[in-house]
Amino acid sequence: MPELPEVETIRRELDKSIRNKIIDSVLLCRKDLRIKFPDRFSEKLIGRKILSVSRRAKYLLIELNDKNILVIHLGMSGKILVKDHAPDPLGKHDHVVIRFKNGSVLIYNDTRRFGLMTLVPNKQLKEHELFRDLGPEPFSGEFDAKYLLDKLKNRTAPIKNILMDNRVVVGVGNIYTCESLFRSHISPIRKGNTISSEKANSLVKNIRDVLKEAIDSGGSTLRDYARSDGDSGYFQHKFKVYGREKQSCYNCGSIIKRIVQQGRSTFYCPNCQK
DNA sequence: ATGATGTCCTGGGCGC
DNA sequence: TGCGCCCAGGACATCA
Repeated sequence: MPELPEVETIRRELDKSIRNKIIDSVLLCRKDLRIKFPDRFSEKLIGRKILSVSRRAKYLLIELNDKNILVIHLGMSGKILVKDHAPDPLGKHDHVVIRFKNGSVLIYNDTRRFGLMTLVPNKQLKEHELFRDLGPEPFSGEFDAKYLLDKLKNRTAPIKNILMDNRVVVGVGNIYTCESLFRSHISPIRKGNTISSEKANSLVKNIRDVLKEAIDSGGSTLRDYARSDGDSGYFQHKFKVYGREKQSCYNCGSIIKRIVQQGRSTFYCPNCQK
């Protein structure tokens, strides 16, 4: 999936392109994604106006003028495109087409269908099952070295797995966890409870820095991700370790290693990261 | 409770 | 050209 920078890039674009638009029709090409669409989903959207587009973790929150939020998660392969006209024919994995009064359309495309789209009343968002267990946003004041150390102190799991746990901090996926650990010179296999307060401090800074730099680059474009205007992000060119197995470390020249943790690839420099 | 593993799904790329 | 693997920006459920 898009990680936080990719979702944030899409959010910014959508906030410009669909804010104040009124939904004219909704086409659902199937009955579910990762979860079912709400009952009478189309009827609940038609006639509503988009007030804003915000973000929590990797969820896009599209605020409607009826005190409901259209929640969208892109999973691993979800894409949102906004166009002047609906394509004809639709793409194979175009699952939802939302048409606005001016004729423009928002197309939700998701090859693997790990994404979701649902409606949640504004006031119930925090307690909703998708949101209630989420940890702090990485850019929030709550996410600091003291907080992180507290979360790590009794944990023997590898630091990489802990950072990818949304209950600890949200939005930091496979790529940016690897990149942050490299910047902080921390081995991804280090146990959480062995991280010093200096290292925790460094991690918080580097997680924020790498996410911010990626947002400034319009995210990273790999296989599936595309921006809502169809352009690519370009942060992928700035990866220091992700996807660089068997290549040499930009710091020390050692060979970048790929290992598997929780079924996900981890890339790191065994010499720089201890 | 924590940590490790398996699952949802489709498609691209590789070796044979 | 085809087959069988392995791989993929996530999030859960389930097991010991």
